[in-house]
Amino acid sequence: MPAARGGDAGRSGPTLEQVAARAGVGRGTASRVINGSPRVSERTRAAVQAAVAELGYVPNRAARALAAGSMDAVALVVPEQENRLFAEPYFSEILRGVSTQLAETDMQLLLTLLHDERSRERFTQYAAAHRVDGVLMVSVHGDDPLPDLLREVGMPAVISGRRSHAEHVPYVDSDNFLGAQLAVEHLIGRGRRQVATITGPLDMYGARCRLDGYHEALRAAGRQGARPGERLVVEGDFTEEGGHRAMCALLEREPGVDAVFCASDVMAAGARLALREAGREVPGDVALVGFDDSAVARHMDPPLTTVRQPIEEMGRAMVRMLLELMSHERDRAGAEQGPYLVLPTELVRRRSS
Amino acid sequence: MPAARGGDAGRSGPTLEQVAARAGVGRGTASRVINGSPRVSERTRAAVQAAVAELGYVPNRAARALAAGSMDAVALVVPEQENRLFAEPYFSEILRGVSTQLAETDMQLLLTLLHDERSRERFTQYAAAHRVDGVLMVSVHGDDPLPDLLREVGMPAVISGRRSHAEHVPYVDSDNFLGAQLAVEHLIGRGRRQVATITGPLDMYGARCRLDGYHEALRAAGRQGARPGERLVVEGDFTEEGGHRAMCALLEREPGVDAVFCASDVMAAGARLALREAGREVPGDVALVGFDDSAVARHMDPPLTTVRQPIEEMGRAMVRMLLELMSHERDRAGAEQGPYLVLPTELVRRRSS
DNA sequence: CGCATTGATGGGAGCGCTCCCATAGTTTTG
DNA sequence: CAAAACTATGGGAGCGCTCCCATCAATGCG
Repeated sequence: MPAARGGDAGRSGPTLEQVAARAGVGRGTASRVINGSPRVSERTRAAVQAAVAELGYVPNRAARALAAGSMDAVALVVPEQENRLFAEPYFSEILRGVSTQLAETDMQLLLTLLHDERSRERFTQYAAAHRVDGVLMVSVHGDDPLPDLLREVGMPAVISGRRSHAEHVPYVDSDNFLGAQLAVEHLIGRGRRQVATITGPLDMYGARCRLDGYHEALRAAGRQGARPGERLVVEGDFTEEGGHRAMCALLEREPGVDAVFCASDVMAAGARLALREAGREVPGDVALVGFDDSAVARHMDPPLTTVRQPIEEMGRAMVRMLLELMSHERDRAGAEQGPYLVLPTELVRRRSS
Repeated sequence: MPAARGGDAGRSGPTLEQVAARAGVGRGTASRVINGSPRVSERTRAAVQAAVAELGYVPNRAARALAAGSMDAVALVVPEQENRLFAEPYFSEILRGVSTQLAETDMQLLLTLLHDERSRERFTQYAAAHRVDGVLMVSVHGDDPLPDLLREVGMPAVISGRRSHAEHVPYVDSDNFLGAQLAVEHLIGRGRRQVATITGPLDMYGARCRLDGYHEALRAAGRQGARPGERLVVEGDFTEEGGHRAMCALLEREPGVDAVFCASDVMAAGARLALREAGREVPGDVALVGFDDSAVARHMDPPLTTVRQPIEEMGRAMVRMLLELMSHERDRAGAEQGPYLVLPTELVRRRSS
């Protein structure tokens, strides 16, 4: 046994060379088999595969990356100010989808939380130096420069959720507009007359879409004359406290309100609390609908009717889209528009409406 | 400009060689500066650092890994059957802690979800081949062979939560025993006479500790004579339905129960539902305390008194411990016991008790 | 004052792999 | 039947870095 010198850290299993020797072929041929090249005879392929199995060979990623110039890894980037993201199933489900889909290739998933400016800068450099092959970004704010930066350095990237109507970075989004519309139609269908909404921060495109869906549903029901935009719309911030505040404001401004569509479950929880404090029954006096179908929705009393997004599927779709981008990267260097995907949302009826 | 051939994917920034040339030094010296070796003169160091800044040099990880035999990456492994893990803050907070602490080194965080046998096997091989430098495992079951496997192949690993009293793999845990004891003391202090508990699955060590804490609190209060173990202890399974079932059983068996310590918030939610169905007020008729301080606890009605664990800190501690293990790996190859860390828990009083 | 010691430096070797070119063996074609 | 065209294969070059050894200069010591 060789004396353990400093740098030998890896008794890292057999090398390609050893596999090749064992199979009685050359290194190049062994490599071809490992990488599924068709230009290998059946016999040889079998021999190499046997050797791989016997030796328990696992390719050395670093060596492969170095030689091939690709890293076989994609980064999932999460802006960490998004604390709330974490508490909700959103992130976890995206993660599950991403991970599942990625498992079918053998790419690595690198998780990067952007805590502060420093980590941000570091990641930017890292990406610019092409130390990953692609980037997935979750919950990007409208003014985040990162997606465009990545674009400039030719790093394939997919974001979850558009940042604006004119989003030019490839994205996967859910149909916020239609989801909101469904929710409000549902409330109208239940005979509610004064349907209000607590929106998300209106500088976020998704929040805006939900508001548009709300308006559209009212318009379609012939209620646009009521000018709901004025009295019945309150801007929230996706937090529980925000929902509470918004609901209080709403009750004061329009005591006759009998239904509220909240742009997130968490805000609905806040609103529900405000209603309780005001002595209003749910759904008796006021019907409530949320958005997200997060855990909160199921645990509220009464359980919250809400709009579900196919989040896990969004994660999977993001990966598929990214892989697609990565494989074509060369010949679309100058393309000005990426692929887009919008997945459907669905109303989940519970007792709050 | 060289014609873009197939494999050149990386126009990956400047190399060490170029930095060295720019700074007018040799490659070795440049490397020394980058890696903070002390054996470099101040002048030279400054020159190299200037060159790095000007060129925007970012070391090529693959090359570094290949040459140094270490991968500069640790894997965070999550057994995916743990669906519930994801819905709770637990995982997210661990993740934040891990990520924060890791950001101070420049290791990469590799996230691995173990969906099925195939991914499990793949990861095992991967680790055995030392394709990561260390492994963090979250929520390991008592019968999971992975930790011991890693140990055998000399892969440093830290798990969150002991698997048994005699855990021999390095771990970071929270003080389940004391947390439970606090909770039950609190209930006793509030004048409750018939304090029951709904436990977790008793094949999980953490659940067992919480039960022990419960017993200890009763014993300390001089109530061991009541043989609480028989009538007032029901085994749950950490799910909401389980909590509901357990509470129903409890009510039937011991209608006079006036306090319940649930070994998880989610079970407390189930129990709360059962109590509502049975027409019991919380905390009027029955006081309720949970464990975890998850989002559910805050959203219950009334908000749930519960036991908080310093989860983010646990994540950070896991990383510190792992780095420590990694740095000593060589000289402790034969050590039979790893370091352990148990962090304190804390009672969060809310209206349910 | 000459030789040993220390500190800073340059650069060779090689990590394990992929790419690609040269080679040899085999088949098709004129 | 020879030349051309494939096919399967071996192995060199080199990816960008770290490790380490040889080198050279500047000290220290007897």
